[in-house]
This record gives sequence, structure tokens and C-alpha cells, in this order.
Amino acid sequence: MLDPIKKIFPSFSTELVKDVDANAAIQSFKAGDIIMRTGQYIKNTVLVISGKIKVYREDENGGEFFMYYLQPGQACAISMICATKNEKSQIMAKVVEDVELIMVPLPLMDKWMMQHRSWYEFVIDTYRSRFEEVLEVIDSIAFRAMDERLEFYLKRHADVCGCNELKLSHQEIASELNTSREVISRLLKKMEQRGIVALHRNNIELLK
Amino acid sequence: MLDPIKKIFPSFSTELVKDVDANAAIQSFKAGDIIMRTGQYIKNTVLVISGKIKVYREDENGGEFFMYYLQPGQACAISMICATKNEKSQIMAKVVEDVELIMVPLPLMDKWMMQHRSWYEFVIDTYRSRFEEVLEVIDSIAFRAMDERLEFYLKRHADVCGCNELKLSHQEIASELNTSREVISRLLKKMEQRGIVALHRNNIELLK
DNA sequence: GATAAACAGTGACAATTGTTACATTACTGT
DNA sequence: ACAGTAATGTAACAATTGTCACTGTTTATC
Repeated sequence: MLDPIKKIFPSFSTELVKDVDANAAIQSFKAGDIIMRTGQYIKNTVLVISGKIKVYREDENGGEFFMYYLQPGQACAISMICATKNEKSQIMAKVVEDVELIMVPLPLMDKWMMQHRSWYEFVIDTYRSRFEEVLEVIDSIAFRAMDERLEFYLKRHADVCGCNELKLSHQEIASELNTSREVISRLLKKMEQRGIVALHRNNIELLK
Repeated sequence: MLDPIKKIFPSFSTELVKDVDANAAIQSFKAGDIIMRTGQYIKNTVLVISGKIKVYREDENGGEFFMYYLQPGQACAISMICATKNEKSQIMAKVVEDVELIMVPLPLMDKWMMQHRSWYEFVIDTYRSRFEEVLEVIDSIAFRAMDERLEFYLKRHADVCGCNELKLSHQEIASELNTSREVISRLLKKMEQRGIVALHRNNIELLK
């Protein structure tokens, strides 16, 4: 287990990798699994070895607003933040591609901050990059209309999957932007007319 | 200077207070001053002794979207996050009530994390509470229409000023919610008819 | 192959929000 | 008291977004 950890988290020091290996459990989840629910107590800090996770903010009426992806080499900032205070999760996390996760027990998360400089830097960097990503999400909803938000959404998904073929239904997109399917269909049609996308069933092709 | 620091930041250990006193500069700003601009490099971690600061996210067209207040005893999470990486500010901060600030030079921010447990906990707690506040902001814009967003906005301001008399013009509110003055006037009128507020010039009275 | 279920297209209309234009009211300074 | 300015009120209309109703199309299942 040492080797893959070192490879996926290259900034970790040798001692930290050993500590991770000795103390952390590996857990696997299937696509569709929900690994964290809103209101649930967090017992571990989660590091992603492989696969993809989508992180959502939920409202009382079942709305699921997409915030960001977690990918290999990244960690769930919320699970770190809540760690020290033993707080409830403020978010929901859903597996979109089978994942392997490193579960670091909360007390260790804290202890390592003092012991391993590279863990400290990893945690701080995780905070920073998530905070910045969330600020960009605020931009998109605070300053932009739905057409631009949709483009932003599609681009982010393309970045993560590393391709131009997005396997998403209109309904799925609508839910994650908290609007209705018809609105998304309408806007996508306009984007198609502008030559930005090509529309297929369960498949949106980004043309530029 | 020791005494006020200890009083405003009660969680700080005695040694930390001494270190703060010995190394940090106190700086004052007047209402209206902008103490941090988007894109500016951050050279200090900012702690608030007295006064009030509003933190905004800006867009290219001059929009200023209000995110949260900074009050005495609090610190700017962005200035901590950017500290370690010497990054540019992602936000704009404006003084709304004359402030006194403790400016902690960036290298110390980092050094103290290892030296002072109470500093470490303060920093982590600052991250946590700001992250949570930002998530609530996302809720309000992602899930709610302008009428509810306005109520949320007014409540937050009432909480901070500790009174029911909000000295805000409609134009000011409109800018901070990124909408137009007319929309705010319209919605406030409706709220007045529902008996939630009483409207005066430059003064909105919350009735419940 | 028939049938159901999921997905997508679209027109019509409602509700909300944005914009324009102008009137009215309240404060400011002289 | 008066002019000038900032703040607010409001009507009319445009644009965007939300909702409803219904159609067709593809996919999965039996």
C-alpha cells in the first residue's frame, strides 16, 4: 500500500506515508453510493486514491446543488474542518466513479498536523483550494444568468472527465443547478444553434 | 496592549498573547476604507480588535457581492489561507465602522501553528466558521428567490448590528445582492405590507 | 416484437426579475 | 426659505426563468 500512496500524494513525506499506511483504513465504494450525508457526524478525514466523487449542498426540499468534484490525490476539506470540532457534515457526497478512499481517524488528522510538516501543508492547501473553488461557485450564481452558469457547469465537468463527451441527462444537470429540465433543454438548444455543443441522448458534446 | 488582546481573543494562551504583542503591528482604518482589494497580494493575517468589516466577492463589471462580516475577535480566513502560499486576495474587504486591526506577518502565522496550540485551534476554527458561513450564502443564492434572499440579508445585518434599525439604502442592498434598486424597493414594500418591516429613509426597521 | 420507462423537444403561459422613465419625498447646505 | 441632491415610489414593459401539458424517440425488459 505504501507505493500507491506515495504516488498519488507525492507531497507526503516518507514518515507520513508510513503513518498513513499503518493507521488508516482503505474503503471502497461503488458508483451511486452516498458516502457522506448532510447532518451525519464525520468520523474520518477522507482522502481519495481512485475514482470520482461529487460534493453537493442540500436544502430541505430535496434540492441537490453541485459544488465540486473530489478526485484522486485530493481530500474532503469538510471532513477536515469538521474533524477538530466533531461537527456534523454540512454537505452530501456521492460517488460517480467507483472509489477507493483512505479513511484517517479524526484524532490522527489533528495529531499529524504537529508531527508532519507535509501533512500540515497538504491540509492547508486543501482548505485553500476548496475555498477558492467555492468562491468561484458563488461568482457563477451571484453574477451570472442560467445560460452562463450552464456553460460554466459543462466546462467544469469536461475538465474533470478530461473529454468533450459529457454523459449527462438534462434532468441531472437541472437538478445540480437547481432549475428545471425544460430550462436546461431550452438553453442547450440555443447553445447547439450557436455551435457550442452537439446534443445526443445522454451525451453532450462540447465543440469548443 | 496585552490586556485588550487577552480580552478580545480569550482563547489565546498567555504565551501567544505575548508573541502577538511583541511581533504584530496595530493598524487603524476609517469607515469606508478598503483594506483589501481583489488581486492584491496579502502580506499579513488580519485580526479584528474593534470595528466592523464587510467582505465582498467582486466581478469584472464592478459588482460587489456581500459575503460576510468580520467583527472583533474574528480573523480574515482568506488572509490566513493565502498566507502559506503567498497568494493574491480573492476578495475585497471594506471597513463599515472604524477598525483597529492586528496585522500578523505571514511567516509568523505559519510559525505559530507549530508553537501555539491555541493559535492552531483559532486558525482551524476560523476556517471552519467561514466555510460554513460561505456555504449558507450558497444556500441562499442557489435555493432561494430574491424575496427570501433579502430577508436573509436583513437578518444577518440585524444580527451583526444587534438592533432592528438597519441604516441601509435600497441602492446599497441592491448592490450587495447584485440586483437593482427597484427590485429591492418593490420587495421591501411587499414586506412592509406583510408587516415584517417598517420603511423609513435610510432606515429599515425589522418588526419581528 | 410489445410495452414500459427514461429522455428529450416544444408551445403556451405564469411568475419573477431587470430596465426605463419619471414623480415624489426628505435631507443638506446656504 | 430655497435650491440641490439623494433616496424612494411606482408604472409600464422586456427578458428570463419556472411550470404545465403534451409529443415523440430511444432504451431496457419481458
